[in-house]
Amino acid sequence: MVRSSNERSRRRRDAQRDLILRAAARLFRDRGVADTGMREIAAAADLSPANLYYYFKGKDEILFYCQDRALDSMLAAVAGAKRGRGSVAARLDGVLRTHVSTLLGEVDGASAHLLVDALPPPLRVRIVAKRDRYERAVRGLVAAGVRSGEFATASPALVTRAMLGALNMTVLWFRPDGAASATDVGRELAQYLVRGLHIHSAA
Amino acid sequence: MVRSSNERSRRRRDAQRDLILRAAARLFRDRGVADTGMREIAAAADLSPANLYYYFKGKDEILFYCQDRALDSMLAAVAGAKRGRGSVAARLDGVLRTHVSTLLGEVDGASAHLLVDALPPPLRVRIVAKRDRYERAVRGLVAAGVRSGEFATASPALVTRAMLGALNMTVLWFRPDGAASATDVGRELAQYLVRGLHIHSAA
DNA sequence: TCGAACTTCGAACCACGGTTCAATTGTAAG
DNA sequence: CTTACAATTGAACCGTGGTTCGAAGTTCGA
Repeated sequence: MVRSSNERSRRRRDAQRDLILRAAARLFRDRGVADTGMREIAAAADLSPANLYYYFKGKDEILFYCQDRALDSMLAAVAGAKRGRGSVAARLDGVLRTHVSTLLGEVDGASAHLLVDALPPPLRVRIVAKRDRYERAVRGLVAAGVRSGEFATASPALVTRAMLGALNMTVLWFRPDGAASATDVGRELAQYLVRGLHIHSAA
Repeated sequence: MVRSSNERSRRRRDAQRDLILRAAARLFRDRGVADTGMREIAAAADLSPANLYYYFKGKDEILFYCQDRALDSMLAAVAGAKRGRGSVAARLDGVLRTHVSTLLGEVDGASAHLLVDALPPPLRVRIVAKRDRYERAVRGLVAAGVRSGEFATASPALVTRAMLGALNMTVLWFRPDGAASATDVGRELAQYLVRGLHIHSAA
């Protein structure tokens, strides 16, 4: 039966691609994109360097899919938050926590925003476009809070970049074997970053 | 007179080193460290690639001095703030603004914290040590605010990293020809980041 | 002017890492 | 068993970019 054979091989192929992407994402997060070689990725995924090129066109494409996956996860979170019904603060808090989980988690590809410029133009524009869409969505959430009177901010765009920047930098110092878990870090950071938006009377 | 000759040549040498470091810092900030070649640095500093090796041992050393200079500038600011007499919030605000100015300014070397891992161990440990000293100083300022009752934070260490992270990420999106100047960005970011520390009653 | 140093440079070197390729093994249908 | 295709691999290729080298140019005191 030809059909089941194609189905099976396609599934195997996808599983291997997924395995490679996970291994690559982990290395990218731990040692940095530039300092991670194809030979290291191959070793981590238990196959030969040459075999990587049967599944991906090259290192660029691997990095591309890592970032693409991570962004999809974040976009889903922010899309859900947009439809939510709680306070804007609570919804934004959830988005930020998901952001950290995606970045630091083992499952999805990390190093999302960092080193986007390492990609060649064709792939870069696609990632940048998606990243901008995400940033705009988060900014929209902040702006919504301002409109509703929950938040007070002179420049939502700048503040949004500050929030995402603080979150993205976690990949540079976070260590899984540390005292704080990824969830802990996300909770604390989100709390602090959202607090800065709230209307308040200084003591 | 031998003395004046040595003096003069030493001064010329230092001036050239400074010129090279400025050019390199600018390129590092604009195009990234990995994507900046020695040939580009040489072109920007108006001398041949080979001549760079008369002034520096290699690319690593150039990057090292860029980061070292930037950290000195930041350390000076935080040291001054520690001796200051105003509110902790005001002093911290000043430190953060200086941080942004140093990072985004034309004078000092940018790309301070980013890509520290690009250095070989011998140089890296020195930079990391100085960077940690700076981070500890900022964290001390935050802790001082908590002790004095100005601030309320569960984890000063985490919040400090968040602040510095938000600041450091500016080098990835800031453009000198944009609407907001480096000073503007520094002011807005510092305001937001310090606000998150303040004791407040949510609306 | 002379000479010894400081400074500069063109050209080549060479290692590293992404990539390619021909050939081998594994798999499943006929 | 055979055949066709998927999967895998060792070995080599090769462009990029940091680096080195020997010589030529420049400065400055004597």
